[in-house]
Amino acid sequence: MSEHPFIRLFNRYLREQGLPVTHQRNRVAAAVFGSEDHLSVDDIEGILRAQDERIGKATIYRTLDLLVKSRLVEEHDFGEGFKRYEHRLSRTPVHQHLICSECGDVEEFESPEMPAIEARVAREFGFRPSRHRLEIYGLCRSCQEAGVTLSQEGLACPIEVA
Amino acid sequence: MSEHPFIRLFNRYLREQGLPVTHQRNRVAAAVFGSEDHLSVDDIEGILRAQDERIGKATIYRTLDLLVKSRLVEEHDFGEGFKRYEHRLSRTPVHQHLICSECGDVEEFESPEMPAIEARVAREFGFRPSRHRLEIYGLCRSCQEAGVTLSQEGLACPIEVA
DNA sequence: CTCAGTGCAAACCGTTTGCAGAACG
DNA sequence: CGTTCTGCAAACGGTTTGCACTGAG
Repeated sequence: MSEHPFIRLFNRYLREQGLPVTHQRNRVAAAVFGSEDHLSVDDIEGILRAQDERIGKATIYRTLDLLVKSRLVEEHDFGEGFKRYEHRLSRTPVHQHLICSECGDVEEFESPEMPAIEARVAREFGFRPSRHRLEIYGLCRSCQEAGVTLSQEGLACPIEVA
Repeated sequence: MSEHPFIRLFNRYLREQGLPVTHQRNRVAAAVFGSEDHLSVDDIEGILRAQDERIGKATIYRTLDLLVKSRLVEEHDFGEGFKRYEHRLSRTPVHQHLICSECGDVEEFESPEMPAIEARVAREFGFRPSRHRLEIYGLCRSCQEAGVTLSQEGLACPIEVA
């Protein structure tokens, strides 16, 4: 019954915190661990419904809080008006996101230059970094091949351009 | 009356789009251009109220949409549950954010390595970048000096660490 | 004068919360 | 068995929208 080995990690976390291990918690965790995507709460609800699991949205939110606190899952906000969740069990330890403004597709990439950037701000600003977020928005290959161009509605002659 | 020269740019944008230049639009724009901070809609409402301007929230939101479209203003989401707005008229052309998880303070820093990163993902993924976001969360100098430490509630023995 | 903008209040929508009943330990 | 969880539905809070009225061009 302890399907995914990661479920066991989650259960260990729950026991460490003195929290009950429940059927619903494990089903929500299994849904997240079983996907390599960035899932919205609706996605998770859909996965569970497809398994004939009728788990309330509130429980899904409450379980995701626990998964995030356990650090087994990461929360993302890509500015869509809702959050997405992704488990942290892939091989790539740090990953950044490439987000297509047209189709919304998210690819991951590594950026080996991040540690150097963090070290620099630590030195220059006396800032102690704990986590970061690097997202590049633009057009993915397939949208470019489909001939999509991003509309640019700004001032004809901007004062200064990046 | 055309106080800030940037207001004129905004008015030019409005005329280019065939949209009316109104008192409210200019007051909202002036509030944003007159501050170097990252303003929430409530902040803007407060600034306007302090000037005895009674402008509805809906109008503020609608005007911010126009300012963002004109590319004179940037929208940010620091995961607080609401958006913040900042004009793009400072000397620093590209700026990244250093966000203190304790006091919420936001500092800006430049990262000259971004163009190289963007060039790399363009090459490796066939992705065409249009804009990016780099945010580093952690503890600012003053919170460290005040003795604050970030609580770490995750699993005692994480599977893999970044 | 006409058409778009404004203010108000209601609608929206993702998320959170309160509470009665169910489950874990 | 006591304590925590679950599901439901209502509450929440930032943002958006519908509509009668005002104001820009």
